Amino acid sequence: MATRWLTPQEMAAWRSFIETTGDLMKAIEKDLVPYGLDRGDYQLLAMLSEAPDQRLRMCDLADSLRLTRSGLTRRMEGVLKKKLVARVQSDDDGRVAYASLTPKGFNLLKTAAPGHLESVRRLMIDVLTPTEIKSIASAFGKISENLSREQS
Amino acid sequence: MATRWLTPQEMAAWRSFIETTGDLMKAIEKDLVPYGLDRGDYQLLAMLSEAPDQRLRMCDLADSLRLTRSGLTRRMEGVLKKKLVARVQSDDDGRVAYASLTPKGFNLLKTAAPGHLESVRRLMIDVLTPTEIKSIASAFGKISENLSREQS
DNA sequence: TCAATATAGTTGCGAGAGCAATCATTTCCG
DNA sequence: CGGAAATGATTGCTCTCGCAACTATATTGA
Repeated sequence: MATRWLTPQEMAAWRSFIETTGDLMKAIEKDLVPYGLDRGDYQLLAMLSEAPDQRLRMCDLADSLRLTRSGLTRRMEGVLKKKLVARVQSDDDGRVAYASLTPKGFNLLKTAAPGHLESVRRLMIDVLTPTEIKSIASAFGKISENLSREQS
Repeated sequence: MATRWLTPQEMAAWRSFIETTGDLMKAIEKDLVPYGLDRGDYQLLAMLSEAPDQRLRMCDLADSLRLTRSGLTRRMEGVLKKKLVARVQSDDDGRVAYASLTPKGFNLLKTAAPGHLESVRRLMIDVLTPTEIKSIASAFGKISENLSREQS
């Protein structure tokens, strides 16, 4: 099969995307340091805060954070020690443990969220035109859909 | 200062971007496994292949790969062992070591590149409209510029 | 000139996370 | 019912990479 090379425009999109994404993430993460959180912790707390009863089964939480179950077990150690999340054994199913957002965790998230969103604005949203913002939303939505189709 | 929350469109862009980027990278990386490379190795080889004389000083290579000097030292262990890259001491400056692409490394890169670009097409480029591609190029270009301005 | 500083690279250590193996529990079906 | 398979979570091991400390060389300026 002949290789279909990328056009200059396509290459420019790909390059600017991979070269920038890591830097952007690092910069956003740096702004979370004052709150004693890293991006993983923030996303974990955010995910729990949006869940019914602010808690999720470990394996569901792992899936939504794109972690393996073992990866989540390790990350939980940190937030458990900081008492931001509690571990609750299920009554119904002896295998299941819930990760449950504590009031302390919820408060910290509420404290950190404005600064975090401010970072997202400053470093990404505010430098883009509405068209670019719309395109990014639709583009990554399509990429994501396509990826799910691939896996299945 | 009042928090400037994100509009639904802005939030959609941000969310789809962070939720998808990791998955996309993992999928692209998976396609490199048959060649015995991971994304870090591939980018290292690609960077060297584009450099004058296909070699770079360690610290320049580290910068362009967004690694610390120590991180690069470690990553070099792998490609050195595989003889894809050679380590060359500088004559002019006793502190400097060059990472130099070997013929074997260059051949492997030439072998892997079509498949890699095919992945990029299949997983990203081909699912997007030309407008989206253009927007991504300009958007991440601006984000990158803005980041450089921040650091300085 | 030559001591202070800067630059290049490596090393010890620790954090984050994946894989494979393991254990406990639950579900499925013969 | 009861054994096999599936599911949920943890642990041991390993890999990658950053930080801080260190070594070696080069540059600078008093």
